[in-house]
Amino acid sequence: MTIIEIKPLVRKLGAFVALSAKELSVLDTMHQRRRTFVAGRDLVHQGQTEQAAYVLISGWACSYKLLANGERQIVDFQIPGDFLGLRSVLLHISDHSIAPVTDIEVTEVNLPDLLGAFDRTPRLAIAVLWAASRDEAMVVEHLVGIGRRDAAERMAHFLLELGSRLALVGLGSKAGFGCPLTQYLLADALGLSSVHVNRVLRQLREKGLLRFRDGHVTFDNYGKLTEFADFDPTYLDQVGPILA
Amino acid sequence: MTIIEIKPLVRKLGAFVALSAKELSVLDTMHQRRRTFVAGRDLVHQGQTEQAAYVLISGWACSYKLLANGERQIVDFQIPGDFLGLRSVLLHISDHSIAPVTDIEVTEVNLPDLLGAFDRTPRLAIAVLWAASRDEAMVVEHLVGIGRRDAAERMAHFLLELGSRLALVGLGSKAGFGCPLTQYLLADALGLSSVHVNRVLRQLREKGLLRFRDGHVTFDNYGKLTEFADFDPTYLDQVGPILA
DNA sequence: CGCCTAGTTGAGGTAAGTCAATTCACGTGG
DNA sequence: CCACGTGAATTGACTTACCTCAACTAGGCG
Repeated sequence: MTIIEIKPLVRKLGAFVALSAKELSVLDTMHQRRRTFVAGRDLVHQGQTEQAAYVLISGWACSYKLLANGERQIVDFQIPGDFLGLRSVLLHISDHSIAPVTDIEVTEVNLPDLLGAFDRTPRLAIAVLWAASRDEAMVVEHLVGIGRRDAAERMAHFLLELGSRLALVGLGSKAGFGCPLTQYLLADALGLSSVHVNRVLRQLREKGLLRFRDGHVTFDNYGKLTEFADFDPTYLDQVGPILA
Repeated sequence: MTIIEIKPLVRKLGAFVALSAKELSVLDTMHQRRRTFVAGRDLVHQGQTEQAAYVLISGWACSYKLLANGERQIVDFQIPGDFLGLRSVLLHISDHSIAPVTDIEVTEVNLPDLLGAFDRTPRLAIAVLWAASRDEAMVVEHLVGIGRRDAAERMAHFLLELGSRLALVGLGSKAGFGCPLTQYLLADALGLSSVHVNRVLRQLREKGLLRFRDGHVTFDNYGKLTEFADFDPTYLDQVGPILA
């Protein structure tokens, strides 16, 4: 049961560190408590001192920051297998908020459990460090997109990246993926207005590159799209465990 | 000797995890090899498979990504005490380049040493994970700035953050700091053109908020500046070791 | 002296924002 | 069953923040 559900996390960490039976069982006991959250109500508030992180089992979430002027910047979306609020527990305070995009299921990981697991099985710490690095690489790519790509390239690149991440956990392919995001959410993630998001999506559709419609993203011409967006899929690929 | 030089790193890690004598000595033996690099020539190239990371002892560096169209986005600047290329070794390939801004001094940390140190002293792994999280928090703040702040706020916020980071290692204060960056580098970091950077700096100067001149940033009115930039200095502060 | 790099300023163009109106799908209650 | 409200998507007209191109100044150095 539990084994099946935490698979996405195990698969992710296992890609970096070949996990022993003991490590797998530590990982397993680490998150037992099961919780659900409904769409829209924050899991974590900016400024809150946090003692628990979560692993996302099903559904989508997003992490974001609010500015004084009321604007919102979405930093990243989380999909099944991703950590929620890992940085919050480590820094002991949350510098951002996390909200479910859909109804979600999570398992809870508290700080003592996490640190205890690290002490008993150091390789697990390395695996988590690796996972955190990978998340950071994604944020960096997002930063580059916002800083130096125009709206259309940014959108294309963003959806391609999301597609790749989903494909890694079996939820998408080069043909497309199910996508619960609204154009408003996309706007807040890409640093655009929702009006402009709509126009850009139309452009991409009219060029025959992709369609965004009824909760589904369809890549109509994956090759041309990656070229248009200057998308390099290799940076997400992990060839194999580097720690045998 | 060596003790004095690695102080910034020790101070940083020590803020999170109270390090024992043994851990300090492991940390010390971890980076012996000393190297220098001259301004402008890359330490790490995008796409390179990397086996070594560095700790910056003196000088400034920057990490950046190049796009297909030739534009550059600087992701972050590194100052003394920061890691260079930590993510590159962990992911086993570099997704970005690193260049010295000034001539720099570094000590080298290779992957086997690092992983060995983690195995022997797990708490060190946690400390490094914490440091990586802190770096990520900074990248996130940068992302938010580029996505949702206008050029002047973005510039003000960025310089305030840099000032805070420098203050943590004794290289700056609320009065200002020495700053080897050119307006071109600022432009590539903030996602602006160098022309616009110049205009924005003039605005801020004429408002009596700050001056950027002759390699020095002067905060003329720190209070008004933090308000203008919506800058929250607390997110960088670490109250004390959370792991006794 | 002359070149090179960093900085400064002006004029005009453009990508993206704002405001506003309209449609559509949907739930919900009278 | 229909009237109504609400939230998402769509499109048009106008505004604006920032860009590009271009000219010019000032310092450092062979």
